[in-house]
Amino acid sequence: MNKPSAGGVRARVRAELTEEIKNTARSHLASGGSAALSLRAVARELGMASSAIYRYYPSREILLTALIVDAYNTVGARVEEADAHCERDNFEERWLTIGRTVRAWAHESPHEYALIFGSPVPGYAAPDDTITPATRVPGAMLQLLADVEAAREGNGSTGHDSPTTPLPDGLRDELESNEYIGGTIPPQLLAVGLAAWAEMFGLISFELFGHFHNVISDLDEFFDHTMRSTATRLIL
Amino acid sequence: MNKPSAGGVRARVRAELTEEIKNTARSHLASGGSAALSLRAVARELGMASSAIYRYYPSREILLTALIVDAYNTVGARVEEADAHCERDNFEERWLTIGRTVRAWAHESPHEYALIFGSPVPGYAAPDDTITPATRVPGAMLQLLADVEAAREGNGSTGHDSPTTPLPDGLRDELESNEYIGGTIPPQLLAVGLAAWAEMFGLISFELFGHFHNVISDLDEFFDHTMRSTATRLIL
DNA sequence: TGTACATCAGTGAACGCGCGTTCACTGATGTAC
DNA sequence: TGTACATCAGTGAACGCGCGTTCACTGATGTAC
Repeated sequence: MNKPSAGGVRARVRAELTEEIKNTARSHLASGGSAALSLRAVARELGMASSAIYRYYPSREILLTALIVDAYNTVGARVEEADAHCERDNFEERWLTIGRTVRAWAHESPHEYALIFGSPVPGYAAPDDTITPATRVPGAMLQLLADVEAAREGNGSTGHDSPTTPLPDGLRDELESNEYIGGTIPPQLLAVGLAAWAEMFGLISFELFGHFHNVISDLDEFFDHTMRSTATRLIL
Repeated sequence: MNKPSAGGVRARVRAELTEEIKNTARSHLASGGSAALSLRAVARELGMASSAIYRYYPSREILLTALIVDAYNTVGARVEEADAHCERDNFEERWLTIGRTVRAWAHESPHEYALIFGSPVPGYAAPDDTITPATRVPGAMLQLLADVEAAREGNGSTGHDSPTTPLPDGLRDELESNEYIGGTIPPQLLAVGLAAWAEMFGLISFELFGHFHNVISDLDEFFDHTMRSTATRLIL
């Protein structure tokens, strides 16, 4: 009756199966981690010959890359969306929201989290396609810092008035001239922001990887509290 | 001539080969990570039958445990020793020394670092033997915090006089009553200390796992600077 | 000091398994005229 | 609208590989008397 939709029916079916393979592979990450992800096991679960997978992903490594890109995009999109629902100039709330969103995603998908924030996959060299997706979460943080700085300038504030450790010259120069992040954010603030970024992922990794066992049990509260403390250093 | 030394010559040879197997296994971590560590490959390199390994380590998992315990002990011993060389009441130096020591070890032995601080080994449940060794680095940090607190009390200082985010009651109670770390360190300080602990490993992991690529190049300076800033929050 | 026996280290073959990837092939779906 | 050809999806066998672990066995090292 209808003409095949744009791209043809075959293309649509193909896209669906491509997705289905990826989803099955993702669910297989849970048992054994990235090193144990097996094309044959995925094919088995989908009831197809293992060789058929190669029509969709020409190698195991390429399937892995798709999973990595997906993971970055999922958490990135969630963070962007959550941030967009915050009042623009409620900086503390925005910071806390970013942190909570990443953490909630990490709890839901611990194996995907480990895939991108845990030990690097042995023998795997991330291709360039992963760079842009990996940029989304830190991008949201940088935007927040830029907004903080803009508000400060509107205030006529000179920046920190509490005692901060002075930046070594080399570090200041580097942060000022960085092509990715330079520009609107003053180096002092950028240095604090980068540390906060690593701190946030340090907290989540410690929690997920078991280093807080027998140390703290109410990790929700601890995470929130720590993020709030950090916010005072970012925003002031 | 001599009587066999205590334990007998056989026991000594056995201990040596046990060590040699472990060392070879450790060097194999570098290619492929923990998931790829293979008893057969280790045996091959040592020129022995793969079944012979079983006289020394009854399973792959037990060999892995030995490597994990070793890694914790190595970094723990280094930190303790480095700290012991610092002036007791130069708190900033001690904090910085602990951080630098962990980081230097991580750079020397990135695969051992990943083994204990990266994604958990799939299917591996850490036995109790790993707990005590895992305690040494955080133990050194806690001792530092206890010393800081003792100095404060000698001073008649009430603690922080800069604005700090107030601790939620639940968190305060938990930190006060913790059996491992409670006691001498006030909860406010403990909360900052735990965050600092996670931050430090967050920084090192980000660096080692590639998340600072294209972001900062002089990581020595950035790490030192961040540790110094953190010190001001711990020590005050 | 010498002999008899027990312990232990190391071997090599085998079991049963899984993997990534290639290749020649069949049959179905699309395309051009 | 129908036919001829090209494209594509999926199959199943095969290549060549590696793995952890067990087991019966040999030969050397230790121990007790």
